[in-house]
Amino acid sequence: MSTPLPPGADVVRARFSPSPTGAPHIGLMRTALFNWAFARHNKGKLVFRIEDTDAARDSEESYQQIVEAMRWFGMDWDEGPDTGGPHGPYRQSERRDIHADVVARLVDAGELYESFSTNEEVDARHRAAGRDPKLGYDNHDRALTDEQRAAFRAEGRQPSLRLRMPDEDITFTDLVRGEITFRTGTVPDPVLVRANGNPLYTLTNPVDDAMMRVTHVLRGEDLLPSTPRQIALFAALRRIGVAEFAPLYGHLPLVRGEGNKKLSKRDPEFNLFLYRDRGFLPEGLINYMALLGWSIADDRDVFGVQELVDAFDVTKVNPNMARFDLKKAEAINAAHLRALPTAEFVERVLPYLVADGLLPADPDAAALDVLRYMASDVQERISVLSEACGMLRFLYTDEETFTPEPDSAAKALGPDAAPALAASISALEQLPEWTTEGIEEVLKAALVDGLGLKPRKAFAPVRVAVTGRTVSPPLYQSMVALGRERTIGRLRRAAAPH
RNA sequence: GCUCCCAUCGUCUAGCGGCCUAGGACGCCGCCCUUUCAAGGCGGUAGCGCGGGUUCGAAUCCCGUUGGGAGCACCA
Repeated sequence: MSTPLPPGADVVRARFSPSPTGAPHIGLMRTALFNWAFARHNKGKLVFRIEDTDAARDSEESYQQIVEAMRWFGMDWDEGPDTGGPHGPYRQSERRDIHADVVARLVDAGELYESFSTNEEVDARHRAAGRDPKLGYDNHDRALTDEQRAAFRAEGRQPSLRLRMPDEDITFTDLVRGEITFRTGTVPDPVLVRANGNPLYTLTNPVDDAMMRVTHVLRGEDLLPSTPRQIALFAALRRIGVAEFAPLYGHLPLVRGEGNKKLSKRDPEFNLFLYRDRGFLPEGLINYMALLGWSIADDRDVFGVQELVDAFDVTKVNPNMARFDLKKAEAINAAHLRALPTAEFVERVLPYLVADGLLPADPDAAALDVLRYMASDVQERISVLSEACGMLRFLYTDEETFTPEPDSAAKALGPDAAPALAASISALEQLPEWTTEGIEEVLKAALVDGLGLKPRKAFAPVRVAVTGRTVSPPLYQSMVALGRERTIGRLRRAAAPH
């Protein structure tokens, strides 16, 4: 209910600020989701800022994909690159002048100092002093005299600009982890501006958060170690009047793949669109992603997007790292699939049938009628929409090309299937009305009573002959949908496979 | 190596000192239902890493240890 705000802020402003490198993955979108849910729950704003200051790795394609992913999920934002807003521009690459101005003010105020040391020189100093060279920058240039600086410039060296870290512990209260303290002297003075004049993420990210009046920064735990220097920068920004307040931070647990595998933008296994293409519902995937570090109640884990927004509380996020479990993701998605009204299921599954080539982009009324007739039975048998293709293939395949799947045929269409197939054919041929009731009656009479077979044994060959698989929609409905001619034709061909 | 984070069933989690002989979900295994497969119903399997404290009492608090993770760039 009462989410704390930084002193001086009056409304929640969260942000999602990805850098457009590579394809969006589950971890990135989980971060987006928590920021979105947080903003919406608190009736605040979500700022979408794109951090595209690394020209070498950034791409417009990646940006478009992130936007596409957000839209697919239905996560909207209040301010952003295309949307605009009072604190724009929202593309970091268009904020060069703003950053340059802030840097100038920081320099004027003496918050930044010039640093000429090369990495090699820093290393050498550490070794000479018997320290571990991996300690990082040693703050050596803090004490440079004007003469020394002039001498470096005379050599043709250009300085980078570093922030002077305060000589005190830095403590802050993390929204998900509680109080965190970094000891004095453990965080080296960071470079904010390169020797060539380009500002770094270290500068731009906090500066933009300050100017966009971001109140809450929810991001991956990988950024936790960079928080102390950002807090130090915020202190400096407040002194020069650029920031009114520092945001509150919440570091979300990292998501890992199965087997503790690190999520990578390069690994296709974690590409968000893979899940969309396999037929995850956006609401199903949102539900599952929300479960990675958060829970809505102790006895429930299937919920809708609005329920998530109503209940979301970032301080209840579990700090443990979470692992992505495909089986559970599918189970959650299956629950959402089953909950869909059948008409909507039809609408949602149609594009997958088209993509698979089972149906033309513009299917005729007969094909749609068949789909509608089968929909609810298919709906409760699948976990992701693309599985509907396998379930319905037998209906949308013509008789010349139809063949039972080899595995299923091997299981159910052996030599001992012949009596059941033969009995089915003669029973069905004589059936006056082609209805599920009629089919059920004569098949049971012919196979179970007539041949004395166990239902399980009797129906398997019939099912595979007609639908091509051991797993299919209910048999009688499938036969009705297929029609008498095609059904009996398939049974005949299965009975005499030559 | 240094800094920081984390630690409950195989996995995701509930638990914030007594309601816990630890609850739910996925998975797995049985059974029921049943025309296959699902769905649904019922039942089962499996966990507080370890060692010290604090306390009448600890999964819950503290310390240590072990184990995982992240970060240590003039990338973001």
